[in-house]
Amino acid sequence: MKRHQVTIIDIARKLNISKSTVSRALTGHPSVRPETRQSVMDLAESMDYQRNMLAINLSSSQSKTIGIIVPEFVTSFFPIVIMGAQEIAAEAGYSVLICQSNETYETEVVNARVMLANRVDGVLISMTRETKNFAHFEIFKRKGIPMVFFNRVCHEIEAPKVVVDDYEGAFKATEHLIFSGKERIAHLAGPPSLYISRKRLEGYKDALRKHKRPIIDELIISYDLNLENVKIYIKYLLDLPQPPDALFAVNDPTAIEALKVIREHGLKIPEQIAVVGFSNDYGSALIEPGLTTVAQPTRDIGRVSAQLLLDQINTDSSFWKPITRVLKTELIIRGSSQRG
Amino acid sequence: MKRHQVTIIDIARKLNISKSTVSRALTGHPSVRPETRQSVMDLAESMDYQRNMLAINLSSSQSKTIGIIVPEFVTSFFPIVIMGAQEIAAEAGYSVLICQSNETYETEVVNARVMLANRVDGVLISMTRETKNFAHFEIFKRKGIPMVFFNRVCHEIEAPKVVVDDYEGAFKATEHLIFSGKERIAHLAGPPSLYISRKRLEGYKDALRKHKRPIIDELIISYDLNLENVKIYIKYLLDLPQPPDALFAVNDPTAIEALKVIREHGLKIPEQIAVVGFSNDYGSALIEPGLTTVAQPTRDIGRVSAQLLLDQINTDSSFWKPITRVLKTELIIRGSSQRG
DNA sequence: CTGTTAGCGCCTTCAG
DNA sequence: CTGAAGGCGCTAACAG
Repeated sequence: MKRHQVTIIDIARKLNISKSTVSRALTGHPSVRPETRQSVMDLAESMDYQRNMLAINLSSSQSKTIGIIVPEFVTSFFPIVIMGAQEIAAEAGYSVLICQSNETYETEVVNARVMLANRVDGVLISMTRETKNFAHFEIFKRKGIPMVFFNRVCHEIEAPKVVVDDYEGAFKATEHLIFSGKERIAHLAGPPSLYISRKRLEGYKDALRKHKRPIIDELIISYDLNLENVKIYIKYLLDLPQPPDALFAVNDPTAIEALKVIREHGLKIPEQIAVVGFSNDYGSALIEPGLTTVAQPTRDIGRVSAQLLLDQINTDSSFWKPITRVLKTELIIRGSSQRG
Repeated sequence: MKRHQVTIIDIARKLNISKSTVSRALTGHPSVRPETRQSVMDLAESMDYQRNMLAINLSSSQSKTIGIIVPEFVTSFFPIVIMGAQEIAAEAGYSVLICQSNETYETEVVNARVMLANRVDGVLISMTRETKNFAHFEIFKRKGIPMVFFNRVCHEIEAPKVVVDDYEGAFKATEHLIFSGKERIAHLAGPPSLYISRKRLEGYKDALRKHKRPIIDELIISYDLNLENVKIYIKYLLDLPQPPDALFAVNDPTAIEALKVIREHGLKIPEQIAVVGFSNDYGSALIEPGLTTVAQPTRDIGRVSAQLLLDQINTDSSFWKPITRVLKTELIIRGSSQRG
């Protein structure tokens, strides 16, 4: 059983003053006699008084909390983004409420209700792969709750977005392979439904075009990101009459799977086939050979998103602008594409 | 400016009934006429009504939130623990409030106040390295707020604790090397100041003793976990008149560094020298050969801790027991110690 | 079954 | 400078 927590009324009674005065003293209101304030402060201290945020939240009808909806916690990407956001939020005195949608639309809808129920002051969202209907997000808009999309953004809703420059990252990765003398560069792409897949594919193609290389359709495979199938695709590519001499994979897990399959095939990396991934996951530096990859500023995604959200929270909604912040990527070259 | 959120009063007025009835209908109270309930539900739905947790929390004087205080977010360890805890909390309808102490005692004290102010229903704690004074934790006890320590536990406070069995993990790892026929097993240990280093060293020694192997001092090196120096220690070991034929490293990063150095030396792994690490970091499966290691159930640490906390929250404090849950480690055998 | 009333703990006018 | 009173939105005890 929880024992009675000390309230401003308790300390008001002991001091024979009104709770309003105590409240004012505690919140630093100017019109309180210094001695009064001091005695209040002292007593509060000695009684272990803690202001009750629940009550403050209710009466101010703001929760000082921002919500975050992410699709999964399987990879370390989202935890790191969240930690970045949490840092910024904490600095501003905000808490963070985390929900994971499990890549399921239905769960995402439930998550949105949780956010609403908790009266979050704003919400950070990275959508599931399957979200096609956005009514649950429109509600935030209708209620005047600011939101910021990151990573898996929603183009159908007008709101600030934080993404990395997938196009440029893919472009740089592909160009790097071209500069390394590779002629037949394959691309194991993600599903076209995902914006980032499309952008990375585009960057890949444009790099080829820029350097007057042909775009060979049989070397471009789009898949559902189910890692189990990577093996099949790679085998298919390696068994082509003219197999590729380089592979640009849509992300690091894919590239790492590919690396393993290629190794089993006994091909020399990078001489016979070079491999480049995307996102610089934790493992890419450890695998042998190290995986060349496009690094995303993961923690910064969280920090920038949170900052954008706080900006909106502290601004009248008529001034909100749906700016899109595009964070730069960095190509990290390792042994999978270049002999060290 | 936030627009007015719809409340039970709004829907009560529209239906010409009292807010109590609306409340009862919404919370599924049995004594409400089905038609009444239905009309309330329908109207609530069509008005996008969302119950206001802030108000519910205040009136029930519980926040349905558990707090977590962790020292840092630099490694992926704590984020993963947190995600594990978050999963369990979410299932039980609890939110999670996260604070990081930055390995600083002062910050930890502030974190504790934040938890109090937010009226968390319970708190999960992993202490900073420098925490020697525990008054800020005693407050929780005094206020009847349950706590559970994990990983960096506080032996001075009576509360449930969740740790992994470092001793047993090290014992199993060493025994595995002995069973593999290794005779001179080196141990690259962590600093004696760390509890886990001592426990792992102890496990290593006891395994040797159990199997009547000598404990050879020159094969035991304790270091500060600064990876840059691993190379030096490994070289030293390999250059001994009687070099080791196996190495048990205090953690995976150390083992992986060692693996690299050994490879450069041209020694065959595991024939000439086997290597075992500790913690099953993400990279240990990726490196070639795969690293044999002692897996810690990181996510489970979070899950078990959260469950223990929820158990306390839902139990009268007179029944609380300061049990210590020691999670089992699991030896994962890969190519670095055994030919596949 | 339903309405009335009284809090939960704090902040915020409105009067002194 | 300080006190009294009302309200934030909901739940719960007490009458009907």
